Amino acid sequence: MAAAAQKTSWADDVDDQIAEQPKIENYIDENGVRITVEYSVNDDGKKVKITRKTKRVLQKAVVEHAVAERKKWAKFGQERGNKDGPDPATTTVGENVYLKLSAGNKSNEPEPTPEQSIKGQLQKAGAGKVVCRLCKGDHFTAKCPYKDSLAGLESADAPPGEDGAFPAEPTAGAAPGAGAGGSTIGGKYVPPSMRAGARGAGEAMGRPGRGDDLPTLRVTNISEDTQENDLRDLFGRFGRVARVYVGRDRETGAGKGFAFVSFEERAVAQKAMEKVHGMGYDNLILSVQWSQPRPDGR
DNA sequence: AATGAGCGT
Repeated sequence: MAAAAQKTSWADDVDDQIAEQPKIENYIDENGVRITVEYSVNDDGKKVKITRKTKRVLQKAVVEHAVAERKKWAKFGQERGNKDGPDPATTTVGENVYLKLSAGNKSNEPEPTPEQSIKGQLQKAGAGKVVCRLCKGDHFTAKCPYKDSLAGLESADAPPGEDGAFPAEPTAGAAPGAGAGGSTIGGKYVPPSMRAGARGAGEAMGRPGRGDDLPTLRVTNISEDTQENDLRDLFGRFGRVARVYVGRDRETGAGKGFAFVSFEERAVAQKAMEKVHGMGYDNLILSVQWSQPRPDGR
């Protein structure tokens, strides 16, 4: 109305813009509701977020109409003269893609409805119905044809009642041989280390330096530029060195004057300790002790 | 004098 007339100078407008600088987001959400979010600074100098929601039932139709109009535009540039609308040779018409997220590879199947769930419980608990704990077939667990390949998993990987349905009706005589079972069980991939016959539940090979407590020496008073390989050379004379760690400053990479050397055999470590302790090295005198195991590993 | 990293269960 008269607001514009009160401005005496174009500079007022500029000042206002600089002072306020409202930032406005404006979009239509999945329900067709227009959301207007305005961020601005009020008179007290506080930041304010104003969200307005406007139901626009016709919005969808309006947008589609606008799109329909655009499809009739005459083409220009390299496309000049071609017929209206998208040319499948050059244009991919997209559609909404709905991505269903879930944690891990389990529970990708829909959760059972409460009724189904209760029914399942009743089936398990009720009326002398026999349900194999391993494969959910209708036989006792002890009779399960998959007993050999699934038994180890029962506690580790299959909390009761949580895994999915087992593929229908195991064919008689088709039970996988122990250790040679398929790589999937109940539709889920089972890594070789977890299959029956794998040594030790969840025990992975090749994690030198911990868990299997390698005999480890702490070497102190090494010069700050001593490298892993230097110590490997030095200690390798006594036997096989499993691992060398040189303590370093995380930022600079400079050595902090100590290192850990792990051996395969305790006797070798013992011998090395006796020989190297007190040895002159890089104009310093090395000190070697048994290391204390780290408080917590993993 | 001095006791470790990161990945990921």
